[in-house]
Amino acid sequence: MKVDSAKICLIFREMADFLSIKGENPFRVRAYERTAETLEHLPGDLEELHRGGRLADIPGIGKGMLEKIDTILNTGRLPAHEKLKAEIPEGVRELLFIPEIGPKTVKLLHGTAKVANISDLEQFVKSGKLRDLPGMGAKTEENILRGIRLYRTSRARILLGKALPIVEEIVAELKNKASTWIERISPAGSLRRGKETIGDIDILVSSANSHPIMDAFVQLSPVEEVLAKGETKSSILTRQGLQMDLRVVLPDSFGAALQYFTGSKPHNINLRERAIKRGLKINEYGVFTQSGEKLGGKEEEEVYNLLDLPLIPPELREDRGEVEVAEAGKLPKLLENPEIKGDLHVHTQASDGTASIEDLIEKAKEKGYEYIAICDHSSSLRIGGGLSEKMLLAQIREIRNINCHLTDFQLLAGSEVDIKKDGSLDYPDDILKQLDIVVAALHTGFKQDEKTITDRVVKALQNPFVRIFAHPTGRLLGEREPYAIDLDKVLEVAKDKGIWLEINAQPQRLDLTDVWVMEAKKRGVKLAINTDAHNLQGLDLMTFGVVTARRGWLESSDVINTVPLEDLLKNLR
DNA sequence: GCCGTTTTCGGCCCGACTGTTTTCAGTCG
Repeated sequence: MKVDSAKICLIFREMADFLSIKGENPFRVRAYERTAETLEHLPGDLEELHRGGRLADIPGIGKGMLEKIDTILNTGRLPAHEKLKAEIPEGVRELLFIPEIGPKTVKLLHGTAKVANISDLEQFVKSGKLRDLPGMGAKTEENILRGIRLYRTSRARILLGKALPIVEEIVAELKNKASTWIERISPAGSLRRGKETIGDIDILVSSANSHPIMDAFVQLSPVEEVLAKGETKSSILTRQGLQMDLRVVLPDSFGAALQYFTGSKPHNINLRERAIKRGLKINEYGVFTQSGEKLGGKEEEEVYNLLDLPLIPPELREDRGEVEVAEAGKLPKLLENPEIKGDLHVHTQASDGTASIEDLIEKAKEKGYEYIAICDHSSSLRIGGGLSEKMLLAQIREIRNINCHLTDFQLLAGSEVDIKKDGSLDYPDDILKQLDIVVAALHTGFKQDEKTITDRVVKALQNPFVRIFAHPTGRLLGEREPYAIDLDKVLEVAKDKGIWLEINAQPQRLDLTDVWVMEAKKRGVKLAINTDAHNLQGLDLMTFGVVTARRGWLESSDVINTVPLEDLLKNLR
């Protein structure tokens, strides 16, 4: 029997929640959470990894968890889980997801007040009965009702690409309103780590005087509601329903605080445990000896150095082995934006884009590129204004013609060729061979089963003219799940055929994902970071692709569009 | 439940803010 790995992760998540509601040892709860977290980010087939004994090497997965994984893989169920699930109604677990409500409150609500779901809770609070419970007063009533509202409306994470401009605006306004007091300012949290989606936004400021900054913060123009205001920490809710936390620390602690608030949480826990082993203590104010002597904290790098580590780039701080690799002095020299020499997947107004070739060239030159590949859609993709064979041939001629007049820059004639339902390509080979670069992609048949889709892609990648497989999983964050594709198999074929996999830089795609990027690198498969731009501004999305590459530990040598034009052309021949 | 260069038992990251409390528990990140 084949057990869905998402189902296994859910079982461990639910175990953690159930046990926390029951008031179990929080460390035991954390062990389940940690296992779920680890399994969720594991590339490859869980069952295969388990049979190969590879799970046993992962920190945090011990004998007990291995046995449970084994049980689930063999039987599809976990008895302990089923017992708890029968005991705790589904709606009760959901109470945990409401902000301001934690395991203790859920236990109280369910155990004493027999509240079984969110609407129960709402009624219970509105009827005034909540106040009869110990420790519950008027403010808590208000907070819980707001929490319910928040949970029902806007608790979804937002795209990195959406969060970034909002943060830039807020930082600018704050700088403007409290410039006298702000020494340094930086976003922190998952935004700084470049995660594809952001929950809350964290901003860190160093200053000798926090009061005027806090005052300015809670009066910023996007503020809808002030959730908390203190001397070092304040939280607000923006009109878009986004929570934003501001922390203010003294200048001598800026580095330690930035490290601390950048996270991730598991990364920080790892560092702190490491500190303890060295007789040190880390908090957001600095690194201290046991006797309380401060050793550093002004710069982030000091924190790492005091733990005998080099500075670890924020994108790597996910507790995926970065601390151990840093200790061994083997951190990758991560890809940087200026190393990108061109963009190999760009649309024009000939299909569903809005930019002209001329404008694209100008913009690309401004960005310091040496080349871009024009890759409009192929004929069968009617919705994307796909080019007929005749139109494509005309575009190729146009591109060759324009190239005659270009110096220090070259257009590549390409196409984003649709992989049809049977795995054949949308243009015949005698057309494909006239192109400089062929980017193959799926745009239809997303509901096919895993074997059908994988076979289809594998067949397409066998075509000798295909060089790039675009947006390999087809996911659209928050809109569409990835199609069922066996990426393991795709990587194998890509390695064999010298196909480059795309990191599509569109913020709602970021496809491949960081963990699969890392896996591709491990397997020796090269990546192409492309914007898939449909307008001029679209070319600026490259930075999101680079961030994803960095989160996948890529160096410039892992990425094909870091090579100069001449080498790229050699490669394409 | 995990883990071990002081430990196979007894720890397990650390602090801010809030609300309901007269000294602290719960939640959050």
